[in-house]
Amino acid sequence: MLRFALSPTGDMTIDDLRIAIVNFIVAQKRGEPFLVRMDDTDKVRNIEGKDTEFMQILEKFSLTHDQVYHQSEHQSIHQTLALRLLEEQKAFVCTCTNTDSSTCSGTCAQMTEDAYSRLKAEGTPFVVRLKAPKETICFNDIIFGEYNAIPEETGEPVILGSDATPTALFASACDDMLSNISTVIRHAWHIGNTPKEIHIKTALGYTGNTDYAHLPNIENAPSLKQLFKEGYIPDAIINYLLLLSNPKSEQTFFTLPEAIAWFDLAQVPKTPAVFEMETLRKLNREHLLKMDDRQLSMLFGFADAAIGKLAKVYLEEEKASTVSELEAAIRPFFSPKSFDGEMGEKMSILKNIIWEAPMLDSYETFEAYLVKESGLSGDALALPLRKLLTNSTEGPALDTLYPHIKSYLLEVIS
RNA sequence: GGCCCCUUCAUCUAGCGGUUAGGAUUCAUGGUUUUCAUCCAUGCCACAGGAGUUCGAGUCUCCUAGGGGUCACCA
Repeated sequence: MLRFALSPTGDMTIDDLRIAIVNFIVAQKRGEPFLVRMDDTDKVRNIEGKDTEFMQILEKFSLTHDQVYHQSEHQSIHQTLALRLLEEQKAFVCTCTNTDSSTCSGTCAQMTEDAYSRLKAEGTPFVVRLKAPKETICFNDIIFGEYNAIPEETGEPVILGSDATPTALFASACDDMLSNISTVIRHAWHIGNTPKEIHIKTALGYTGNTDYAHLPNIENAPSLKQLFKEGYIPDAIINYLLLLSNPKSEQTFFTLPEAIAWFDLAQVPKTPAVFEMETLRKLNREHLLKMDDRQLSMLFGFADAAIGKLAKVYLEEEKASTVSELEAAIRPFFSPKSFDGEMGEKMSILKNIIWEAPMLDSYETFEAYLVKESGLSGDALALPLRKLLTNSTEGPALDTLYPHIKSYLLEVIS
């Protein structure tokens, strides 16, 4: 089983999303189930509603899961496991107040039963620490390669906090064990936790094998909210994040299902990826171009294939790459025009001519008709006409726009 | 401080012992296009520094400098 674990203590980041996608894709590749886990052990920092927000985002990206749970549901199991380690003398009670040390700074490990009972009676706060391993812990990270941690590095990790709740590290190790996670794929900054987790699982008698793949961070990444607001679509974002993860792939433009065939976890670079908006823009444009015309128009408030085709003219000519840019280009077609100034006079003339004109099928006949009726030609005609039709002084050639707006002509010019 | 990762044109990068060190963006020049833009051609520009291994080092080893990450009762 693969898992995507995230704490509901803040917004989902681009890094988080990439990790979710990679977990999903590896699960699909291997035909293993995909678990979504809310690591909500920190009651203070948890933010109400973040968990449902995460699920909505995953749904938006079509990352379907087979199982989902909150880590807090397992709290009593984790506590039981911690107590078992205590009984087996693999863990010990520690009263050191020194919180910035990964080891007990005193001799708590030698505490006697009597001393322990007295502690409890007096209500002195204490934590439970796992004893340090005796040997160096080694594992082979799929991305970073061999990693060795001497016993001092692993230390004596706290497994139960002073409020008797399992620590995030311990809870995570326990749940990975209980869910029998085959490969842990997560942020690179967890790599130093890995020896501690291996140590915990070993102490609990876990014999299953767990592979690890730590993904480097993505530098310079914008927030997901910003990307959504600017009109980047999920297909393009997935495409880009997978491209950053497998930069040597032969394809650069693809969908998630296509990528499942060739994606290779071992090919993820260990150097941090740099987020480049330009590349995403290009992919976004391509994905928008591939969409169904009518669906495309629905992204910015229309429901008509002709408007979708109109949008594609802007996309093809690279006048727009995002949904919000399309909206900014096409909405004004239908908003009231200004007829002020010299340009406005010509626009009024053209407007009246078009109002009376018959339905003209091609731009050539339309333009010829306007030339004949208005006496205008060249730029004197093209510019006011462009302004009248598109409410802008620039854009794709009018003859490419005309076929898609001719059925809206009267609406557009009014 | 310990441990891990990184350093190639202005920018993002390819490269995994022998290359004229490749591409993309930017920039410059010329051309196409009666809007803006596009597009085409050409040009400019790089291996952090130092030792070593080798017939041969951007590539392997070590040192120096600089950047990032991590060492919690946070994930």
